[in-house]
Amino acid sequence: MEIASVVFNSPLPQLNKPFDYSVPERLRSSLAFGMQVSVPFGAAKKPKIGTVVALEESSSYLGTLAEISGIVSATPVLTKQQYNLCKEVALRQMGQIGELLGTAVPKRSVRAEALYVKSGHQGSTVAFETNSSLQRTPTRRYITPGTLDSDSQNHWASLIATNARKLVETGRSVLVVLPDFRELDTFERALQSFDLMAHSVRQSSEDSLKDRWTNHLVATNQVGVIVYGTRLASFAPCNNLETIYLVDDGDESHQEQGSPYWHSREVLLQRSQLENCNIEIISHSPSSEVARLCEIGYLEHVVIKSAKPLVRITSDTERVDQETYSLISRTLSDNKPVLIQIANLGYASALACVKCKEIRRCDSCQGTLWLDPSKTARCRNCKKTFTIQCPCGGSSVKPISLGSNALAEQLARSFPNANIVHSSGLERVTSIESAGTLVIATPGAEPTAANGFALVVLADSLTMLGVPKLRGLEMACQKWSNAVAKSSKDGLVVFVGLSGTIAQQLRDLNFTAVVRDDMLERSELGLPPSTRILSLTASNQHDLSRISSSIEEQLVELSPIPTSVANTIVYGYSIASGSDVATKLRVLVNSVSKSSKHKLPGQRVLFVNMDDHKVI
DNA sequence: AGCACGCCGACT
DNA sequence: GTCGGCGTGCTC
Repeated sequence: MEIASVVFNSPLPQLNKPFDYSVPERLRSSLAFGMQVSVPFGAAKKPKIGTVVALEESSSYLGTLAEISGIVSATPVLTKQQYNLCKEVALRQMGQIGELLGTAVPKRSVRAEALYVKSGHQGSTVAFETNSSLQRTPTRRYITPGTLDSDSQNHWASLIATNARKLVETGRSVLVVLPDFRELDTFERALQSFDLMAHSVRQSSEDSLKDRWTNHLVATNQVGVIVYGTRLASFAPCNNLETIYLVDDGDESHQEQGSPYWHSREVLLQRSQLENCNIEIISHSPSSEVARLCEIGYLEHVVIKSAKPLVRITSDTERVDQETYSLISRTLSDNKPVLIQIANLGYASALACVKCKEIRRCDSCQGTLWLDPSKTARCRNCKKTFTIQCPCGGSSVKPISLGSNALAEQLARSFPNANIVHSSGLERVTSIESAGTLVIATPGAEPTAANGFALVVLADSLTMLGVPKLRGLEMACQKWSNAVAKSSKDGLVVFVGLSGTIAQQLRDLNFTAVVRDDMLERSELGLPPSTRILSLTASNQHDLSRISSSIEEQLVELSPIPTSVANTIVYGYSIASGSDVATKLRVLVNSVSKSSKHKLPGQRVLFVNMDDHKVI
């Protein structure tokens, strides 16, 4: 092979393609796909590190080729599957391959690499051309695991570990992507009890660079491994990949915040297509995207039959009604643990009339109202529409926050004799020891009790429904279902302040039905997930209007959506037109950026988020 | 990102 | 005349 194609880790659109170099005689026998090389680049011929993504006999480049100066990494650090995935994700998200290579390949640690090579571990290195696993029809499933964490047989971590053990024994690999360190801990405990730690490789952004590099080398060179970690593990090397597991895809930590704004779920769905492997998405309550994929038959929904707690629903608009209060007292005096979930600070909001200052409520179900994208006031709960006009005569509404910090203190005062523990995102308690404890926690910060909580009170149910965001309802379901999972087998769960259809569906803990209905409703309104929504943010108004007018002329696939976010324009587009839109938009964005009069050194002019769920 | 090429104003 | 301003475009 005389020619090597090299890509660089750069976010620059001009460098978003491979550059060909000739391979000097002395390197020909040792150079391989995925190795990092040093090459002369630019007018100054400055040495630059790049990754080999093709080895060929000839080049289509018309100029004279420069020579590769040397090999940086003796072993390949990027697999073909990883490269293909980066290419596809870059295409879909309208980003650069170089941006994603940094996620797929951690920063090199020379010391860690030296130790790895010395250990002789790389002896097991095998070249993996493609996924060896023959012709097979992959399965794609959405799994609702056991409702309760204390039901260890049907716990998601056990389900994954059980399956992983079978596969690892036959040289197949599995990839497990988890939301954050809590699930990572839980999964590692399962790996330990299944005696699988020796076959497992971890990839988490919280690990040290040294550990990440060692683990990356191991994963690159092994077969029959369990690669697990947080969202960036979606891009991790995993040879002979048989099954991808994605846990709780509705959790916000699966969303990458920086450009090109990829999401674990979308990346892994693409990966399962590219590598023709199984994918299993596991959660107590589905995301709307998963609900859609089940609806169109792409995912098969599997419910693991399991123990469920009893459910009580109050339609009381008070946060803790009298009966719930007595339940809490009684449970505590029986020396059993109680969990109260309250909404995050400033998390919830509703509409209040400007004139009479009253919170507007639905006249049939008492739910709070929100302004949907068409600026119509609707009930969060039953979706009934209302006029802006208040019965008192007031003609305008304003959003207000139903802050809940006061509730924690109020509750604490109500149970002066109880052993009270607070847990929130800031000060998180991971587990409680003594039985008769009252835990007040915000969503996602619920600790674990030894055998589960005897009573779980979802105190701000109505408030959480009132979140004026597109994903408010599915987020509430995700957070409720995860709190419900903390209950004990013979526990009781209380939803405070729910009524109507949602109350009926939640009586059976049927979160899937709630999210599915919400998803279908959104489809009718032309909102995600059945329609995709992209946002385009510019550093200045001038370039924003230039890009919006060229879109108007040349991109009929995009339909504008009004937004109040500064310097941002928003468009809806069909899922089918996605790749077309991304390709055409890239051309427009590049040309506008290039000729921008407002360029600041080192700063980008335009940011494109191909799936922005926060703008509406 | 760097760096060169290139085409207009102030200077010995 | 020419030194240098940084707008524009390329780097295998």
